[in-house]
Amino acid sequence: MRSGLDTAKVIRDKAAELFFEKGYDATTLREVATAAGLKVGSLYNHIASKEDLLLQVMGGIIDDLVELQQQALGVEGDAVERLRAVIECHMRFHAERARAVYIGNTNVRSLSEGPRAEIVAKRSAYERILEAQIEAAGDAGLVQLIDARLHAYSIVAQGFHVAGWYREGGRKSLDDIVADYTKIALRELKVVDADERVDVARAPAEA
Amino acid sequence: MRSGLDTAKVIRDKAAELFFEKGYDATTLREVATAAGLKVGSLYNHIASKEDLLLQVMGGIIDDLVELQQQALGVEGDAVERLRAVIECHMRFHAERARAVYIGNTNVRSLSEGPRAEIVAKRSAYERILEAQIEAAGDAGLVQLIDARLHAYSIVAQGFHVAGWYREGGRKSLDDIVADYTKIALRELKVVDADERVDVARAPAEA
DNA sequence: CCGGAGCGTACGATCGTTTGTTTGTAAGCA
DNA sequence: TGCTTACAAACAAACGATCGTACGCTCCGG
Repeated sequence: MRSGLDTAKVIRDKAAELFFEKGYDATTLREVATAAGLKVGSLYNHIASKEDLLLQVMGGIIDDLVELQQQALGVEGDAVERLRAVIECHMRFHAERARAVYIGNTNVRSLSEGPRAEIVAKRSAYERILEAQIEAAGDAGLVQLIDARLHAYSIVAQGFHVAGWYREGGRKSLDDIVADYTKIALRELKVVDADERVDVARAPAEA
Repeated sequence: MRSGLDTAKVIRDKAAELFFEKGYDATTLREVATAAGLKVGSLYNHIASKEDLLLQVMGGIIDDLVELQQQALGVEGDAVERLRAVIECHMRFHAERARAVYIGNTNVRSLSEGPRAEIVAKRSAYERILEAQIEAAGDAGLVQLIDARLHAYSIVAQGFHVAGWYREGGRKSLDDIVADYTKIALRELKVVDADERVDVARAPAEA
């Protein structure tokens, strides 16, 4: 018999796999149980309900994201440096924790009113901060904005998308992907010397 | 009693609404029936199965997209002109037919093996063509690529995303959104005079 | 020997789908 | 025009399957 904590972790992991591959609605608790080496009834020694399991799998991922964004906002430098940090943080998070992010983004609809509203609110607050940083860089005259909200959407979209396809051990390393996407984002904002800013950030000891 | 064709259309429309709002898996045929002013059994006078209804709603949308892409490939001009046309076509399609595209993208997983494989294949062929156009422009030295595939992903991602939020009568007109996103995409490719190229394309009779 | 953990079984609900029947409407014929 | 026939379409009802969940029993480790 496994220890209770181990079993709970196995359940979460297997559930995450299944939720990622088939979606929450299409995943059966019996499938989760089988994958975890259990019978369906035994799951209830570790979870309160199916929705509770989904929440465990999402596991405050949005809170982690918001927290990292706050850290990124604290970097030294001008508005563009700050924006670059926020974007890099955004892309890195969405690649590094792709599976959980993907599950979170695609299955919010399946949550009941309370938790859903909470998550949606946090996510839109996160996006508003990104947009505000973009606008700040625009106001400072350091970037040439087309439309702040659309730029924010564009960057958010790339995060969502990368969470859908990124896997460890793929064609490019995580660092390369993050660096490339950050370049891409800064290019669309027409930052002066956008590419160089990224390269400098990657090799700060070069000089 | 309505005519058969009208009823079939009402069913498709209401199903599209529900699939868009709640997702295919979470939508009940009884809900569809109620929304269409029918009882659940009556649906089967017009559909073969629930999956068949989903396929009707998706309705060859990927074929339409591929066809429009082919048209865009036929424009006069250099590799960048062609690329610009492909991108604009991409964004316009994803905004104009947002609901159907969104349903198609989020519910492929719920299809059975055959139709799913077909749609996935078409979609990835579509993406490969976009990527090829990007690479062609790069080879011609007209754009400065970071990574052709990532650029393609980036543009695809923006299409998916816009399909999730665009509604008629929003803050910006469809034409503005398309134009802005096209500018954004060309900027990330570092096209020479990217913004001007878009503006010229919007007002070709200016000269 | 006590309690946590797994198992077997079953529950009520709800799903997609099928069936037998009724009903509205349009065409064919007197 | 009136009556009949035919058929598409809507209905009520029920089907088997499957879902999430609950419960009581068994077993093993500390």
